[in-house]
Amino acid sequence: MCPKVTEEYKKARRRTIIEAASEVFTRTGYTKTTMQHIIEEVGLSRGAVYDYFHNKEQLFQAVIEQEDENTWERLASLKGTQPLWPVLEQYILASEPDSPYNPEASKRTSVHVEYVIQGGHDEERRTWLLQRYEKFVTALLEVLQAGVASDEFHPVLPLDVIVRFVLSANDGMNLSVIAAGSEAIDYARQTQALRDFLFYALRPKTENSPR
Amino acid sequence: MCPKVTEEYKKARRRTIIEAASEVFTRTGYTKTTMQHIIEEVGLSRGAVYDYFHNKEQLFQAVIEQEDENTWERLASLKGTQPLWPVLEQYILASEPDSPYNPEASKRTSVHVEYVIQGGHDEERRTWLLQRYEKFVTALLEVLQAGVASDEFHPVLPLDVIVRFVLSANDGMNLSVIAAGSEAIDYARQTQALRDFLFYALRPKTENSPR
DNA sequence: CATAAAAGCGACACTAATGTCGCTTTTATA
DNA sequence: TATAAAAGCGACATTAGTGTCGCTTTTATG
Repeated sequence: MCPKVTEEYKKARRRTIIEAASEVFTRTGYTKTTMQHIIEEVGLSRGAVYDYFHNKEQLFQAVIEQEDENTWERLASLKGTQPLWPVLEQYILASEPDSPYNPEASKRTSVHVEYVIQGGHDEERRTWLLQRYEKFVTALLEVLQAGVASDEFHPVLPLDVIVRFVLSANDGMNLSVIAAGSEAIDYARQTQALRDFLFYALRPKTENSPR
Repeated sequence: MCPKVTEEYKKARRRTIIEAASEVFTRTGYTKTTMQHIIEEVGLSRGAVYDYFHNKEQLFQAVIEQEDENTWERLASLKGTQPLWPVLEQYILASEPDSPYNPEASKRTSVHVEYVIQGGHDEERRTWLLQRYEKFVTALLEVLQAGVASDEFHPVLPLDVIVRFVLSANDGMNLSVIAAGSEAIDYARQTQALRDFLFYALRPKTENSPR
């Protein structure tokens, strides 16, 4: 009687599967990835994996939720910083190795985008995506709002417009990296342009000139 | 002896198939679309369609090439305009019904993006995409260069950076429309932001104030 | 250390799509 | 109007993946 393995054991298993899946998704892309691939990667049997996740979609969402954890923490930690602009700038110019503005991140972006596009019409998936998007916007918004509150930023555009625009532009840039390669699109100068836009839109108090 | 139908006949057939395919791709998305669907849409037999196109990819490229024709013409016609800024602005603010900045266009964007992402690793597909991308950049670049030549624009950033950035940002925006819907992302205000960026970057001579 | 609950397994039946190929029909010409 | 070239057809074999289910193994507990 009673369960036969501990909760921890199950959680660890789950984690193992998620990590293998994450690996495969990033390597192979959402569409091309099959449960087969993931099963091979994780080294368990078909049945075992299906015990934990009923299909690719469910597994993918678990992967995303896992990966998002880091992002939330990172953003939360930004909120306190003052002055904010130098950090933000660094973040965008991709000196931070795990910055989403780093070209390395483009593969990950593309996997997300794939999933988004595939689910464009499915209502359930859409709400899930929408919630995630809003959560992200809100988090970033709070960071910028802190900057306004401390009188560091004097934005010439509504903050949420700025946030959404930066997110879109970033996704777009990562996409063109996929399409054409980071050299072809001159990724470095594009991030500069994004940085310039932000500088123009936020009007941060700073010693440095706009360029 | 000799061919049994005219060249025109074959061209028309080809065109019919392309149009049906375009319809299906836009409705269903690249990945989910199958040759089956297209065959049903066009109302020919499996064999007939395969006579003209050997697979989905080849058919899709034909669809794109067809659709691109209009774009080239449109861009070419822009080149002469003077002053350029008002036209450009209109274009971006999506008053033009067939503007790529119109939210209606987002579905089409997403289909392209799907294809791009799927082909991220295939070398042949990549070069095809890269060429198409560069052709597009060049065309837009020439439009802006005309504006500089006529002393209308005084850009603060390299023109090609501006072009690439605008293209990326636009793709990104269309993508978030797919993900979250145009209301959720406040599409209208984002296009405004893009317009503001362009205004900032190009410094056009104009009677209107920046806003 | 016996046992029952449940974790793990992998063969299997099923589905959906692909590209081909031999046959049938159409059509421009002699 | 006969004919041969080729356009059109659709059944078919093949491939690749899915999710399930009955059996086997493991493991915490009495």
